[in-house]
Amino acid sequence: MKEAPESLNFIEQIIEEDLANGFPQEKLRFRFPPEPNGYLHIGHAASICLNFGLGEKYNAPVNLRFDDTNPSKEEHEYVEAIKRDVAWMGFKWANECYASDYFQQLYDWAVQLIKDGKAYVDGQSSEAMAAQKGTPTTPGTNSPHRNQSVEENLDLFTRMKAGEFAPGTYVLRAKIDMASTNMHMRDPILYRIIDKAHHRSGTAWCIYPMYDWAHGESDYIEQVSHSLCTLEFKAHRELYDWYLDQIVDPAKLRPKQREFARRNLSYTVMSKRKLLELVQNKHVSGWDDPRMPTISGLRRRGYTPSAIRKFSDLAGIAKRDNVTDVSLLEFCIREDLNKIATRVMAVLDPVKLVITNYSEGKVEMLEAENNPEDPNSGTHEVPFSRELYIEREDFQEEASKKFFRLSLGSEVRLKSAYIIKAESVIKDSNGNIVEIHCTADLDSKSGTGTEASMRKVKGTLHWVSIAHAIQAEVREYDRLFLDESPDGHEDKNFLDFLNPDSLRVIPNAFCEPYLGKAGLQDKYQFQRLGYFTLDTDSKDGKLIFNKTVGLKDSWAKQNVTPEAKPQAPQPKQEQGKRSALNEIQQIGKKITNLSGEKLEAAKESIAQFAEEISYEELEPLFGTAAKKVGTRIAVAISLGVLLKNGQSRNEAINSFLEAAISDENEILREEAQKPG
RNA sequence: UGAUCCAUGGUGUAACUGGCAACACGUCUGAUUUUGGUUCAGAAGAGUCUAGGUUCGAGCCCUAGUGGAUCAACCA
Repeated sequence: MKEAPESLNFIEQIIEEDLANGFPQEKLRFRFPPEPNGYLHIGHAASICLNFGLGEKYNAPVNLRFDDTNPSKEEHEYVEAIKRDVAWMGFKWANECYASDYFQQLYDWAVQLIKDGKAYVDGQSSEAMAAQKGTPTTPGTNSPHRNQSVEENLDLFTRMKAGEFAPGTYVLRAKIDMASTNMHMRDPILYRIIDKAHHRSGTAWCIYPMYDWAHGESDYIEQVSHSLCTLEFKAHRELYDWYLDQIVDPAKLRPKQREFARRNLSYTVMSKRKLLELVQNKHVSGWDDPRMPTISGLRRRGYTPSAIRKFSDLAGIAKRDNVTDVSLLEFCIREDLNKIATRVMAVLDPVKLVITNYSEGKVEMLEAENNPEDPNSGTHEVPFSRELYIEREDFQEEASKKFFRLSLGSEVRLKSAYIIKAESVIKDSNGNIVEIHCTADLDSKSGTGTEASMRKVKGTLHWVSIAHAIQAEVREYDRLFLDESPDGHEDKNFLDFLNPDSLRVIPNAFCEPYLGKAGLQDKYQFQRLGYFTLDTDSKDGKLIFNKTVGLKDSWAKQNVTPEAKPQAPQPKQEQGKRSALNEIQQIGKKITNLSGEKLEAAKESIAQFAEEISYEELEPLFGTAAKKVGTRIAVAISLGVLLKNGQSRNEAINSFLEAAISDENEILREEAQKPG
């Protein structure tokens, strides 16, 4: 058996390498370090799955650490939301940690830095410091306070902590290198004064550590072995390491930071700042609006943890910029829901259907499969009667043979019920159909095993009995933005791309009565429509369903109007020609791998295809890179054919052949000499 | 104008120390189907950004370009 080693992402490769170099596996430790200033989104899911996935894979602890070093932006509400989301995704953290728990240790280390002459208090304005910082292309200049005495720095820093100074008046800076090409090394700030109560430490502190100072040291305190973050922190790594250098005990584990590319999803935005803007400006109903790419939004919409984990798994981890197509996410949720969702019937846009040969007042309870994918899922009852609703778009008075649904004179099956035939329609004064009259084949009842019940008909429709239907509100969602990459345009604001039709509310959908017992956790498939789940806005007596995702719909696809179709059909002749050239290139690709009869056969077929192409098509290929010998051979053969057929020599031809004749490839030389 | 990172089908990722570019989504056929879903069978689509070089052999190594991203918050 051929062993197919599962391929590792580059982070896993780094860990495997460390392990191979003697790093003890039991010391592996990871962390997921969100700042509690917003809700988690599908991009965070990548990081969560990476870190916790690594924890599961190597049986290593993973901490949930809140990077709460800035009380002016952080709130307890976010802490709770984040914990809920991570837990919902099915991960268990080893410890719940807070950077704020390390404030004293961080302060003590900072004092040590001052004593070591590695940090100083700067009392300049932020503008002055920014000016001294230089730019990425020009070095900065030293602060006038850079060489203050240790005593003075200590005194100032103590008084900063004591609350003697106003916010913005003093900062503690590391003394590194104002001329570094890395901006983060130009005497970065360790502490600033913030006059705000912290969600955990309250008013115990008025100086707060900056991210860089807190993060690496927190990793060190927790003995995190691999500190994984997104690529925008790459430039911070040098500082991360510098800070560690100042305080690390060689006997203890020294964390290392590695960076991966953040995951982007098409037709949405993935920055907390922008998501917050959507929430604050009421473009959505909140962080958990089902259109949001947040974990809580996806949950409310009906996504499952396993679908999100599958998505993270399929999307992978790498270092290049990416925009993953939402269709991958949709694939993941459909795949999961197909296995678990209970099949029911609901009509969103109803038209009345009367079965004229079915007794008035008669009601039958029919049996409907809960889930054909799961033989153990059982059945439930659906009431059937003379008057039903079907979907308006499932009926056309006259239809083409491609339309598998109901039309006058044609037969369809009503799912789990009878085969019916449309006989006539009743219209209102505007010509709108208000009723469809049909007859049922009363021997064709589903599941009876009669010959009539086994008949094959073109289509199957979903329906509900009018007398028994329960009403529900249904919310259908479309992409929040109309552009694939709404924040990818320098000249335009992402809000310009908001989709005005991202929410469609159907106030009165008709559902089969079974849905009356729906609970918030239940997943349903409204047959032929899509997957639905109860929204948290639902109350007793008021059902509200969210459409999680539609079923794949190949009918809708082939039904799009010709002008809406992406590619205009090419004229036939053109296509023929193009494919001839294409064939030549295809054969050429592999020609250097061939020999003997196969080689001769390949040359022959190139020559044949060459009969169909024009010189104008071929000429661009003269510029083919020298190393692509196969293509050049194919071009030489084709050119030979064209010349034989009367193409006259020109400079381009001559220089191409000249180069070919002096090439080191024998086949190419041979073919290039033939026309001569 | 500097530093750093990245570049493989439409999209996202693979290709272990160089050996005929793979997987998934998407797209398109066909079969099955009481969901135009699912399932099954199959197809198209990439010379791995460009040009050189090393090598018997390069997506992978080297050089030079090109393109994109990131970096100058008392944010993280």
